[in-house]
Amino acid sequence: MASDTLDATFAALADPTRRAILARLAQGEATVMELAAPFAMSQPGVSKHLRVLERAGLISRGRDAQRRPCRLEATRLKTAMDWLADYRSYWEESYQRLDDLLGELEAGTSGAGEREVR
Amino acid sequence: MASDTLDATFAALADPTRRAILARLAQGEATVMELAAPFAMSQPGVSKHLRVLERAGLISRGRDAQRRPCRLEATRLKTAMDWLADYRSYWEESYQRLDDLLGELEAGTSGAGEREVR
DNA sequence: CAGTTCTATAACTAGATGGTTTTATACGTG
DNA sequence: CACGTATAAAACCATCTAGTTATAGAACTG
Repeated sequence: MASDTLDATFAALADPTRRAILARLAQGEATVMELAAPFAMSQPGVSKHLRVLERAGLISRGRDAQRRPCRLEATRLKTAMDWLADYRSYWEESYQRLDDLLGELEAGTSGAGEREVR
Repeated sequence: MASDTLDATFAALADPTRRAILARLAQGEATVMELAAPFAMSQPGVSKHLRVLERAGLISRGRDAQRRPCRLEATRLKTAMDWLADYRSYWEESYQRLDDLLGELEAGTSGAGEREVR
């Protein structure tokens, strides 16, 4: 609900590397090295992405000796999805709206000033 | 599905002004001036936000004399939601995982390695 | 045609972002 | 204790972002 939370969440999701990291974590915990492996990127580069994800609350980190295993935290994803869900009717209605429009055109109702489709 | 599409969509959503603009457009078409009114921001500032939204495919614009009415385009919102929906099980499972953890603690299974409570 | 309204463009600024390399820290192992 | 491994932090750089003001263009209005 907090605007800052949505800001940070959507911003974190707006990067393909970070989305790939989340996809990897969906399969289970992973260390920084494991997460970095698939990417042509330095380890500090990956660490910076992880910091972004952590500050957005999308991952959390444990401690296992020198390792800092990362784990997916899905509740912020739910928050983002809840925001998007408010718009669901707008894409679900699109077929209906198209039908309405086509109906009007056939009936010759078009041209009456400007007709808001939605 | 295209990574660039998700990049642009999530990046566009990562700003409270732009989310507010989308919320306003959910009530119907609006001109730039109408969209700018609620914000303590210059008109060019709002125009720049609209350009971001348009390039992300989240709005489209018509033409009505000098006005360029904006309209919500919801399909990219659906694309974003579809991406998030892949993670739905991870937040729906969280109660189950908590149950599992409490069960283990009761059974005295804690302390085997480290079980992160989070 | 002159003026007004609506919107976009240009040029600029401050700060954030995404990446790098280098260095430091923390922990386990010999 | 010395060394290797895993990660973070620092410093730096190029680019992007979000905002500004000032200006220009496009269309209506008188």
